[in-house]
Amino acid sequence: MLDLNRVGTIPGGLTKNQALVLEIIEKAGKPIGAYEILRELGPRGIKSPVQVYRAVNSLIQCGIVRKVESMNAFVRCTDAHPHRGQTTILAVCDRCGTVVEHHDETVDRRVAWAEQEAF
Amino acid sequence: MLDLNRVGTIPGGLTKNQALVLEIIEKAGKPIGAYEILRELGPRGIKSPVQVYRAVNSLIQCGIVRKVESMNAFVRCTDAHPHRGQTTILAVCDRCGTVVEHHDETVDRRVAWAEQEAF
DNA sequence: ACATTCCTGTTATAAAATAACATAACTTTC
DNA sequence: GAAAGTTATGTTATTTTATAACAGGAATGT
Ligand SMILES: [Zn+2]
Ligand SMILES: [Zn+2]
Ligand SMILES: [Zn+2]
Ligand SMILES: [Zn+2]
Repeated sequence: MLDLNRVGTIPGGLTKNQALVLEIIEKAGKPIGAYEILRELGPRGIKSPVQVYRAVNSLIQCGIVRKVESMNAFVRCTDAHPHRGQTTILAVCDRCGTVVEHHDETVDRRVAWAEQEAF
Repeated sequence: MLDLNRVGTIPGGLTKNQALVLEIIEKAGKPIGAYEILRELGPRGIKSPVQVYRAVNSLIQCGIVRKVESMNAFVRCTDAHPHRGQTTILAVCDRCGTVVEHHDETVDRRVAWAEQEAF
C-alpha cells in the first residue's frame, strides 16, 4: 500500500484506516482536526489518536491531503498534484473555512533562492 | 503599556514579563517554543505557561514577534514593519534554523484576490 | 516455510495551549 | 485624594494536539 509512484492520484490502493480517514476529510469539505476525525470514526472502530495520525501522515505523503499548520487541521487537496518542488499557498476563508490552494510559480522562484541556501 | 500606535518600533513601553520574554526570543536568534522560554525564565520568576503565552501574544500584536506555525515556535522580527496588509513569507533554514522574512509584493497581489473574496 | 516489510491495535506520555479565578498595579474621572 | 475602571499578574486546573513504545497480524517475495 501507499504507492509513491501514484502520488496525487485518487488511489484505490489505500489501507482500510487510510480510506476511512480520507472519507471523513473529504466529507468535511474544510480543514478538520485529528481528534474530530477520531470522534467521527469512533463508531467505526478507530479508537486512538495514533491511528488517525498514522493515516493522515500517509495521506500527506501521498500528496492527497495537506496540513493547515495555522489550524492544526487537515484538508483534502482539490486536484491531483505533487507537492514536491512546487510551492503552494493555502487561502482559508474567514467565514466558511473553505480552503483554496494556489500553485504560485512566482513564489516558487522566490523560494528557489532559499532552497539553494539549504533553507 | 502595549501602545498600538507604536507598532513595529523597539518600544521602551513593554511590561516586565513582555520584556523578559522578548529578551529570550532575541537571545535565541531563531524560533523558540513557549515552553523553552518558560524553562529559561523559570529562574527569573516566570512559573507558568500562561504568563509566557500572554507576553508572546502581546508581542505579536505589537508586530515585533512572529509565530512560526509549522514549528509552534516564536521568532523576533528582524526589522520594524507592520504585519497588517503586507503579506510575509518565513523561510526557515533546515540546518541552523535561522529565519529570513520576505516581504513579497507579488504574493501580496496574489492574496489580494483572496481578501476580496473574504478569505 | 521463512524473512521482510508494512499496517494495526493498545497503553501511556509528552508537548502545546487555554479556562477560570483572584490579586495587584496603574489610569481616569470626579 | 478617593472611587471606579482598566490592564497586567499570579496560580491552579484542564483541554487540545501529538508522539513513544511495544506487541501482534497481514501481505509480499524468495
Ligand atoms: Zn495540494
Ligand atoms: Zn467562504
Ligand atoms: Zn515581521
Ligand atoms: Zn542556516
